[in-house]
Amino acid sequence: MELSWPESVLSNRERVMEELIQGRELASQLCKVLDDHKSTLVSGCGGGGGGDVGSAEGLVNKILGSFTNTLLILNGKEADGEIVSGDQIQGNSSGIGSADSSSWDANHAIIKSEDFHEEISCKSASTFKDRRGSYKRRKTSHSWTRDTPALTDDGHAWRKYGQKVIHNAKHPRNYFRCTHKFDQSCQATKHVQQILDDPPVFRTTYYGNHTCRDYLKASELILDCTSPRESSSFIRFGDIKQDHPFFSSFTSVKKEVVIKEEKPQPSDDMMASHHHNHSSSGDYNVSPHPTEFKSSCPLSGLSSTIDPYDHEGDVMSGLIVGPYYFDDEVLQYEF
DNA sequence: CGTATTTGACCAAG
DNA sequence: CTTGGTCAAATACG
Repeated sequence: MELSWPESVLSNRERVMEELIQGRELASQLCKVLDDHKSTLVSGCGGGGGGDVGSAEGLVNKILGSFTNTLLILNGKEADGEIVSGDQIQGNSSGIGSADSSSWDANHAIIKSEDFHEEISCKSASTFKDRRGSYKRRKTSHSWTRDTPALTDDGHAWRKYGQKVIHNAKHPRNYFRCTHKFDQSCQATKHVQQILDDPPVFRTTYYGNHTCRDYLKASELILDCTSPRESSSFIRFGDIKQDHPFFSSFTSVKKEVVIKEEKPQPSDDMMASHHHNHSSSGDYNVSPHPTEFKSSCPLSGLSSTIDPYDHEGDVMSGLIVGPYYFDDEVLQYEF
């Protein structure tokens, strides 16, 4: 039984990362504990010794930051291509080196649909009906990943379109595309895969920017991300308690949070989520010009931005670039 | 009944 | 050949 990752795949670096992630997780929990203590003290004693706890909390926060930073540095190094073997984002190994190929998926999509039509007219004659997968494999387009200890909602409506068992990976990778792909020609996609089990870590890799306008005004979120961590009313996962000061704002949005509670299926696939998205009753109609979409969407809190090369001068570029860390997650971009 | 998910097939890249 | 990414028929869900 594979209790942990196959050693063959685990380099020292990866082990270090595992440790760091765990350390960070523990620190996070400690922070929680402190928080609880603090509140009980305050409510119980009234005005006892809050200062001590406060500094302890600060310490924990620093520790947390340290872990996160180290993780980031590790990732950064890899991303810089120092150790990465020019591979793309192959699930397991935290290697995330991607050489930018300044042609992004929009082209891809166009070509694809053209091919599609052509093939349909050409091949359908020879083949019957089952002709799937006519497109090119995604190269290394602009992408960024985010590691979270649990599945979180990013405020977008995603539709799962595939699931694959990845070689040397313990958990399958799930493929999502924006619900409004046809609706609004939104090309955003993401892959989600659990990369660690012990301290659960889910790696979400985002591709493309959302051009749809479904989620609420996320721009507000960005400006609002300075909000204190008070609003810890996010989702509680069995063991991992977390509060996302950032995402908590999303909670109000009724964006069906897709949470993987305990996968109902015997097989170990994560997020055998139950569907419940009643997207905006829009039906799919391939827009005539999937090419030209005016980026009217101000961009979400996390997606878009960082795309210096992006053909469609993206909206609000330069708002936030670079790695971001929240309490429990690591955010990293790749080009 | 319309929607989203599941799942095997298909296809391209390595 | 292997492997990852996508499609789409079948299925599940509300």
